[in-house]
Amino acid sequence: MKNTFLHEMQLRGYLNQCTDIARLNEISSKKSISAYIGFDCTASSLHVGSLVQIMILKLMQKYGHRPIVLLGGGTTLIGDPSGKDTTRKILNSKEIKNNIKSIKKIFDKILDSSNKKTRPIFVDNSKWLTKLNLIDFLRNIGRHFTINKMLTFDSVKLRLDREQSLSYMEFNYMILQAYDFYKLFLTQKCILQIGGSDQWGNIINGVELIRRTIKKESFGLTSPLITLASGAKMGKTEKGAIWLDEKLLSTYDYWQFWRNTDDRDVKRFLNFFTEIEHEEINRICEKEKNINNLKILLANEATKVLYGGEAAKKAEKTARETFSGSGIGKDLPEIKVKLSEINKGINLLDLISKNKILSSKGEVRRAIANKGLKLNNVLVIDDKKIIKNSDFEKDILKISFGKKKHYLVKVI
RNA sequence: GGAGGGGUACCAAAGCGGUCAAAUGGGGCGGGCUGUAAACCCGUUGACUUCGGUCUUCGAAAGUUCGAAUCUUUCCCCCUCCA
Repeated sequence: MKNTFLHEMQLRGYLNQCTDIARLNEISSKKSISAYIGFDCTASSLHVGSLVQIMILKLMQKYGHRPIVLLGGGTTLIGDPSGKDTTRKILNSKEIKNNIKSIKKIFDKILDSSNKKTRPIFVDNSKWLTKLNLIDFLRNIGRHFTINKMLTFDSVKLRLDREQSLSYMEFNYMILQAYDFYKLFLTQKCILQIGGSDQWGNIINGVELIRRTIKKESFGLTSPLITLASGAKMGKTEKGAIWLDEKLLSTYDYWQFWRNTDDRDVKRFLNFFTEIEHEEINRICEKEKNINNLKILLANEATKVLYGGEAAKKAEKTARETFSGSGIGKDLPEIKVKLSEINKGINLLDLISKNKILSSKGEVRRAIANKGLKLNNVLVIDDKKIIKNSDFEKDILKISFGKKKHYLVKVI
């Protein structure tokens, strides 16, 4: 297996399980294939937890294959029980529609749309799922699923074992996902479904459905669950998700997230989240003894994938200015204040809590008591501090919380 | 259907009439050390505050009491055992 899509998947550590890797490799090395990954639309953006999947789609493009992005407007109406202890909050279709719209932008940024052959196709399963006729569906599709088998799937079994309720609605999720694959197989010649390891059961169902209904061969493939060296799940830090949308997380903070990677994760993450060639990564890691330089490389390359090289450079520059020397990085997140408020003088407590740097005034007071708050690099001692024009140095006022979080006050 | 046990903050778990905004551990946040890492050490961890206090919180509601997380009643939910 040389120089193929699957080969690189393996090298980079994207490969967890596949229904028939040899056969899939044979087919995909001969011709261009289409593969799909479904994404949940429960939020207005995706976070780094989904990034591996997106990187896999990008990798497919590199080898001349076509990615299909399924933004599951239909299945999100139901809610995937996989890996969930309790029923998810159910969104209405308007919320979902908005979510799809903003999530699509992420793919537009990461995937390449310039090549006609590998340009991604976006599909929304609400298009077909909402039109299904129950009786027809049960007769044509439902007959191929046995309850006996369905009960053995982890997503179902875990819930039942723990005696947590699983609604009939959710129970059907796996059938709908199988049906999606079947539908895409028919309409888009999509022969492969990819997903996280928790999707294995759902994916297999689709492969089997296709085999049973139309006697055709299709494939399933999963990527491993990415965990941090600390054992935590990727993307779910306590401070909040690492969103792939600058409205929810600034490009600078995104860059910082990667810059702060655990030593033990750096090499893996270079493989997972950058486009640097695998051999090149080995070479660099061998040569570069200063792990911090590798982290900067990771931050730059990972940011580049999502926001482009310019944004990455800017973030790096800002980080340099902010962390080494007393300079003030210009690309730091901004908080906006009206000129009239500054002229009047605004309470620091209010300024910080209102802009959600910290969530309450009490927290700001605590931060001050703990020596964690600085204005233009000067420790704040007085928790009744009023911000006035005179606090700006050359029109600049930097608020720092801790060593890593910095904000610029922008007067409007 | 019968018998017991339980629901406490982000999570786990103590408290079982006042000294409880609630022990302890984990997590989070800040500080120290360092390398914007890990480990370790220290502090902090409901909201508001004129720093005197004030307000809201121990599954829900009602009650007893000067006073309730703690006692009573009803309701909801969970667990274990027996049918």
